[in-house]
Parts: sequence; C-alpha cells; structure tokens
Amino acid sequence: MTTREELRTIALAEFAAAGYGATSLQRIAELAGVSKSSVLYHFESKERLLEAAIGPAIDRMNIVLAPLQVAGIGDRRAFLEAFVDFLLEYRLEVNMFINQGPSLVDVPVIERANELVRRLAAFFEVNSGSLEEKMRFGIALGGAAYMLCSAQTFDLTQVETIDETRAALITILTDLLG
Amino acid sequence: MTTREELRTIALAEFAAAGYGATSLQRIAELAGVSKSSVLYHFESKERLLEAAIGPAIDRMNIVLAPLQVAGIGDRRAFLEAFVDFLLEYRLEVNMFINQGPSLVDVPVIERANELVRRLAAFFEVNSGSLEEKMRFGIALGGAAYMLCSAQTFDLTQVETIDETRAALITILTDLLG
DNA sequence: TCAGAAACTGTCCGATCGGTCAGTTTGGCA
DNA sequence: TGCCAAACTGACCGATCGGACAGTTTCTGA
Repeated sequence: MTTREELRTIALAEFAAAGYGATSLQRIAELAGVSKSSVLYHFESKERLLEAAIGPAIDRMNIVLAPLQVAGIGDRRAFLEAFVDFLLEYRLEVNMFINQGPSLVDVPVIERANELVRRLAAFFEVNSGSLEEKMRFGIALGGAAYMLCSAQTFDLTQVETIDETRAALITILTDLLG
Repeated sequence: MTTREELRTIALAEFAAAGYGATSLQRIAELAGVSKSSVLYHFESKERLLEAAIGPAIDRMNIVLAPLQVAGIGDRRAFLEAFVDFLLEYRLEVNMFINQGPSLVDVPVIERANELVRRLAAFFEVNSGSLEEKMRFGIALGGAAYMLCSAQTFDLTQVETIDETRAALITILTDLLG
C-alpha cells in the first residue's frame, strides 16, 4: 500500500469516527507515522484529503444509479441488494457523510454527495409520496448508516459473517422501502 | 429568556449542526451577541456547556424509562408513543448524541447517554434476539434521529403538522420494533 | 442612595489549527 | 557512479483554539 493510500484510509476512519472539523492534519500524520508536511505533500489541503477519502464512494454510487437513469428503478428488490452491497463496502464513507455532511456546506465533494441523495430520493419517488413514505426513506438511509458504524454500542461486535448482516439489512430495508 | 438559557439553546443548535469539536466558544458568543468571556462566565468550560445542552434530554429519557425498570416494557406500542414524543421534543439533543457521541469518549454526560442507550436496548431485549432484531433496533434509533434533523435534505420542510409527523413515526417504529 | 452581588468585558496565555517553504533524504534509472 | 525526481522533514507563519483573570458595568434590595 502506498503512503498516499494509507493516509487516505487513516483519514477516512478518523473523519468518520471523530468528525472532519475535529480531526487535525497533525493527528492523521501521527497515526500514519509521518510528518504533517508529508500529509500535505500527498494532499495539497485538508479539503483535498476529504475529497480523496469519500470521492470513490460517490463515484461508485453513481455507477450503481446510472442504469436507473434510463430504465427507472424497476425491480426494487434487486436495487436494494445493490444498495446494501454499496453500504457494506463504503460504510465509513456513508457514515461520515450522514453525520458530517449537513455541517460541510460549500464543500464540493459534499455537494456532489448531496446531489446523489437527491437522485436516490427521486428514484424512490420520495417527493411524490406521502409524508410517511418520505420518512421511511430517511429512516432507512440514516438508520442503516448509523447501525453499520456503531456495532460496539449495540454489542454487535460478534457479528459472525458479512453475509448474515447483508441478508438482515436487505430484509429490513425491503420492509421499509420495498 | 435568561442569557444562560439563550446560550444553551444556541450552543445546542450549533453542536447539533456543526459538531462539538468544530464549534468554537467564540462562534457561540457571536451568535448570542456577547463576548466569549460571558459564555465562560455562565458555563465554566466548553464541556460544561455541552453538559447543560444535552443533560435535560438525558434526565427526561431516564424518567420515561424509570417505570419500565420495575414493570418491564409491557405494551410496546404505548412505550413507542412515549419514545416518539421524546424524540420530537429533544430532536436536536438526540441528533447530536447520535452524530457526535461516538467521538466524545470520556465525556461524562456522553457516557450517561451511552448508558441510557444500553438500558433502552435491554428493554427491547436486543442482545437476546437475533442479529436482525439487533439491527432493527439500531436502524430505528439512528434513522429516526437522522430523519428528524435533515428535513431540508428530503424536502420535508413543508411538514404540515407535528401530529402527522408523530403518527408516521409511530407507525414506522412499530413496524420495525413493535 | 449606596453597597454588594451578578453580569459582562478586554486582554492575555500557551497550545494548536491549516498551510508555506526551503532544504534533506531516498529510490530508480542511465 | 552520478543524477534527478519523488518523498519527506522541521521550522515557521498568522489565525484561532479553550481558558484565566482583573477590572468594569448593571442590577437589586436595604
């Protein structure tokens, strides 16, 4: 693993756990065992580091959404499975966005993610549905992100297999949105 | 409204919106139109301000939970209604705890809130249930908090009445946990 | 009216923030 | 071996952080 990729991984974990504003470049550097200058060599600013941290997740989600742009959401169950796979693979990024996003206005990469959520909401016809349907969408999105990143709070640390988690998540989200 | 209470309200809103670590005493002072020194006169430290901000919510939730300590959860529906009322009244506090709590280790008031969540999980027999039941609890808790505090993201700003929101929330949480 | 308490302020402190920059170390290739 | 670019560092910058403290204004009851 290159140092750059290592820094990206460490930064993402810290941003998700402690928050973007509360995480200093110095702390990231210490966790990586390099100097703060080295962090700023690989990423020219803290904001660029944030971009590198969650950008790939946005790109991936855009790919998941792309076919729906022309064909509509079609089979909800199939889409939810793809969505859950996305959540599991990018849980830290999603958690960070859910928790920190609202406070990071005018940050380009966060605006891109906000646009993504709006498109997602449109696919689920959130704004044409009832209030309850809107709320179901919000609860599913925020709740899945929260739950996936607070395993220890709920004594979920002994989660046996990723497959079981995936199946349970699909069942619950299908209940909420399917 | 006393200045102290005004400061508490402003601080809570900022902590919930921008995060505890990212909110400076100077900013709170500016929003309140007083000096930073004045903030530290009413609350001897930033941590005490955090305590004052979310402490009442914890006290209130403890009162909601108290009767269950002896009688068990009994009618889940009735408890969920009380819980939803709590969520609606203390949405900022809950949102702040959900988002910032994991990063605020060793802060006494946050530890108190964590203990509260553990007791809540115990009432719902989260740890004796299946993985899916645990996840339902986490999604319900985190999702409700997220949704209540991101109305504009989902174009929910035109929420007509609090009663409709309350009814929808009870329905959804009953689906998840009832 | 006036004294004491409460409320509030400006100034200062050491630490840390994100970021710049000149200089040093390191690794690969001719 | 010599060289150059990439990787990395420490020192430094102005700004801001949470907080201490002495002094000033404002309120209130005797």
